[in-house]
Amino acid sequence: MARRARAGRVSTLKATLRPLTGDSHRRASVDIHQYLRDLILSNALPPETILSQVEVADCLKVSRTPVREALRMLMEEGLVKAEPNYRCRVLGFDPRELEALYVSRIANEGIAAAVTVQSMTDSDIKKLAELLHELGNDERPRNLRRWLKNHRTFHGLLFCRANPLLQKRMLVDCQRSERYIYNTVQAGLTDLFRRAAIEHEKIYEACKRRQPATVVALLTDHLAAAAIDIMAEFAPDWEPTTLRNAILLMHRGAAHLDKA
Amino acid sequence: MARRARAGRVSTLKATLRPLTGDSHRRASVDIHQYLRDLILSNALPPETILSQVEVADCLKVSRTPVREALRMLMEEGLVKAEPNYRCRVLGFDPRELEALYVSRIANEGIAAAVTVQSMTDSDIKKLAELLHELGNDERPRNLRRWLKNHRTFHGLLFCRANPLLQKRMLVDCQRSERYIYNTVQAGLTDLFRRAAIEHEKIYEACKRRQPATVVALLTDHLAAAAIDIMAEFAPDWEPTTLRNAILLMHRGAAHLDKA
DNA sequence: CCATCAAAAAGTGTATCCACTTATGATCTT
DNA sequence: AAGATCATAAGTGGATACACTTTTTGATGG
Repeated sequence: MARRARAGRVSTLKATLRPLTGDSHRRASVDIHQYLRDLILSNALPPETILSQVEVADCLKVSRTPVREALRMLMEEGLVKAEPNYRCRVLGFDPRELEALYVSRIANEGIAAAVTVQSMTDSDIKKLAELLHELGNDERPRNLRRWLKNHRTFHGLLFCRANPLLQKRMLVDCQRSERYIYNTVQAGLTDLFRRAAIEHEKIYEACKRRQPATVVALLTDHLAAAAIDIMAEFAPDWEPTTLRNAILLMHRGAAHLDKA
Repeated sequence: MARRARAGRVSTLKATLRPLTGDSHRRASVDIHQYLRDLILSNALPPETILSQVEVADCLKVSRTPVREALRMLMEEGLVKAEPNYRCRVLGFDPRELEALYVSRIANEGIAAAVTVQSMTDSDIKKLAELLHELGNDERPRNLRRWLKNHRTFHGLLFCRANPLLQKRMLVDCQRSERYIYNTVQAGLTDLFRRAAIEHEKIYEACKRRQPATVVALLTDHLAAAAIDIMAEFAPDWEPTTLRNAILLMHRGAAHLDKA
């Protein structure tokens, strides 16, 4: 079996992880999962960080059992790599992953939005408006973590009538792409937010008018713009063929959606 | 918290599960996962069957630890439901799930096929031909399990150039839909296979000619036909709006794909 | 006969333990 | 001094133990 890279930084775990304080009546594995996921997405635990079961358990003052479950969940979400008998590692950034994520989001969120917009209640629209206000249009949000949470909720509302299992998948994709956003923002890129604000506004207006086809088109452009923006900063040489296919498909397709 | 249905049949577990015989050097949790998944997909473990950790562990002659991991994996795949402190149950059939599955497959496999077909090697084409032959065109395959395995491989080849994580997801979707196919076949419906044979042939021909747009269109129709067929047998009153949207999107979109 | 409810049985989540695998670092070789 | 070798430390997967939760059971009263 191929031997994995020796690389990796010295363990930052002891400096980063704090003992779990949550109510002991909730499941530890779930809390640990969320805690670690948050740290990975925000780059507090950078790529290649080794997450050994014992060390994590030690830092968090719990036993290995719930840590194992949490690590397995992170693996399912594509945030860490775990091979049999080897310690778990935080996965690195990969332009192919980034592209796949946004392709998946464009296709799935688009289709899900098409059906959701048609049956949106006035209360849904109102929630969208509130989130829009929360998100603001700063060049750079004061609290990135909260901005991303609201952003996730905004997108979540656009597909809230889809199948629950697909919804969960889309949320996972959304969160996984947040990791790239954190990284890009830390690198200084800030064009993202101003443009996102404009695009969110347009999407909201189209939802308000209950125009699925327009929403799908706008959503496709919104996601594609973000993908290309992040990609430019992150892997400028990458040729996003699949992404272009997806954009084209959704655009051409969406134009005919209303005639269904 | 809502109390779950008391229903459920008497435990068939002891009659169904056999002790694990695999090589002890492989991970038990993975073997258990595959074993249980196979039984669920083929309806040997019907909906509402209770999969308690202790009972499964007992039947399989292993401890609860790997069983827990296996059950968690099944949960991620949407085959069982597990709530904290409650025993795990096999999920029932749900037209919404069926629709969501095929919508997801139509969108994702379509986009993935678009990029894969362009870069298919002659060896890939040859493999497709072999599988086509294996699948045959019987009204009803002699060995359904093997037919489905080959079928999965055939579809897998159509998106083998996509991102690995998406590939895994598509395979999971494919397997989840097999559960509905098993059920439909057991109910007597057999139109599926003859038509599938014709459609697979057409897809193969388009791959051979390296025509992505055609493959996407044919694949969309192939999946949509299967979905509608199964749905008709299974939930005749269901109005598959989302599915129709997806078909439309992919068709209109695919037509313009070649101009990329 | 059915509903109620307390106690027993069974089940889940977490901690700990053991056997075997992988990583580390000192020692030896050249 | 660089590389191979091997004993030891550390880590993982699986088994077992235990505290707490849910389910079942069965006695009791209407």
